[in-house]
Amino acid sequence: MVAEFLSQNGFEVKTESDGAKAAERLINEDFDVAVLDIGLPNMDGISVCRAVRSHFSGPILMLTARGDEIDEVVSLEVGADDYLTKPVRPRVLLARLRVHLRRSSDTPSASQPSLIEVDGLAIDASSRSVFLDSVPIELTTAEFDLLWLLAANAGSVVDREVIYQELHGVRYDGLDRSIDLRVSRLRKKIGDDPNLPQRVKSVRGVGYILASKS
Amino acid sequence: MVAEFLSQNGFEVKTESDGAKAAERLINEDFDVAVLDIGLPNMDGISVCRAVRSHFSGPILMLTARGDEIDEVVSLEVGADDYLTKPVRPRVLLARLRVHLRRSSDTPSASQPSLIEVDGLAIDASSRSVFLDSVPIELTTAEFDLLWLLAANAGSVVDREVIYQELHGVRYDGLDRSIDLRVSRLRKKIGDDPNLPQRVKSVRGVGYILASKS
DNA sequence: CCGGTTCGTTTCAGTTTGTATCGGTCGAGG
DNA sequence: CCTCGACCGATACAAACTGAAACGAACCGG
Repeated sequence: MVAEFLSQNGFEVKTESDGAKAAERLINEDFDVAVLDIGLPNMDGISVCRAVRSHFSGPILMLTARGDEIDEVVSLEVGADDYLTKPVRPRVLLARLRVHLRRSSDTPSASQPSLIEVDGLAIDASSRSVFLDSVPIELTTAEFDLLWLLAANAGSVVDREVIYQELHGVRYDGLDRSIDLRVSRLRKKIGDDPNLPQRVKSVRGVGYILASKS
Repeated sequence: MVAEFLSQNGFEVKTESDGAKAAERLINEDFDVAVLDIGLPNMDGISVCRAVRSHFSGPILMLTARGDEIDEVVSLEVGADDYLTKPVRPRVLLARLRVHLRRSSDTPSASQPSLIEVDGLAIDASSRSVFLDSVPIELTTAEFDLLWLLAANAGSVVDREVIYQELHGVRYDGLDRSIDLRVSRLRKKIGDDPNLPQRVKSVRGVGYILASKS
């Protein structure tokens, strides 16, 4: 759940349920930040933290179900940078992650890029602007959000349920047509003929895909 | 009580019960770390934090009685480094202080800059002045505060609720229009066409974003 | 106190977005 | 090759949201 939320907010997330493996990957791969659950199997979060602290320079956040003061003090003493008790409130986690990333370096490099380019269609999240062959296209909020979602998954089909969940934040009830409508309006603005769409293609019974020639 | 405990643990502590005076002393005297209570008289902790953040580079910890999620998110967004809810457990406070002091001594540079530049728009917090392509722009207090908040989060959407909480100090009631009005006035002054805004863009149903090229 | 500036509230108009609905298209099974 | 039902596109309309003018309260320097 945490992973999914962070993904939706522009982080590139990798998960690992085994503590020892997590430690190994933290040391060998190149992460910007670590979020550790204290109650991991095989090797608990505190041990992982102690093991990697001298090899991993980014911020380490600890999560726990127990609101245990001892855990918190111990976590911080073995080198963690922050400590949150479950249930984790997503916005709080996000705010704290940003604080630590800002502090630890001014270049949060490896997160999701804010610019995606697909076959002459450039989409910039940080300015919420879109260019089609260098010509600016004015999209509304809803249209942009849809396009960004499709672009982030360009070349692979995005399930209708996923689109609905991402754009509305709730589960798809099975008979809503608002997605189709957004697609319709988006196509019109990016000059895609609905009868023979070259960019936003429908996949009958599944969802939509932003075509990328590759 | 907090002061006494920290004194016993090797810190040299100075206290101030008046918020405005605290801000003044933080800027003029030379502290290593600040612990702010959100419920201070005269000037609340969040205001103090915002006021001093560009002049004080050490860690800032916020304390509050209410376990309010909004307070926490806002605290972190105005530049605080940590947030603890009362009753404060002394050992936890101590552990967190040490973490932050260790971090801040590692990176003597890190802190929010007093000057933010976004695509030809330069905003200087210390003199509260704004330049658009080197041409000075006269903004009122309210307009400047809004712009600074957006600029500090340039490239990412700032939630309406966060803006309201930050600018008014109270929770958003859901139907206030003063934010829209400020945005409207700000746009006019920085020469942003409201029908086709290139800098301050609305994100319908969410809030506003200051576009940053990337 | 006075005039001017700033800022929030009210209000209305314009835009955006979802819902309802109708017509067209696709494709499996005969 | 035909039929039927499921699915998709798009128009029309209504609800929700935003922009900003008008007004007045609060503030500020003198």
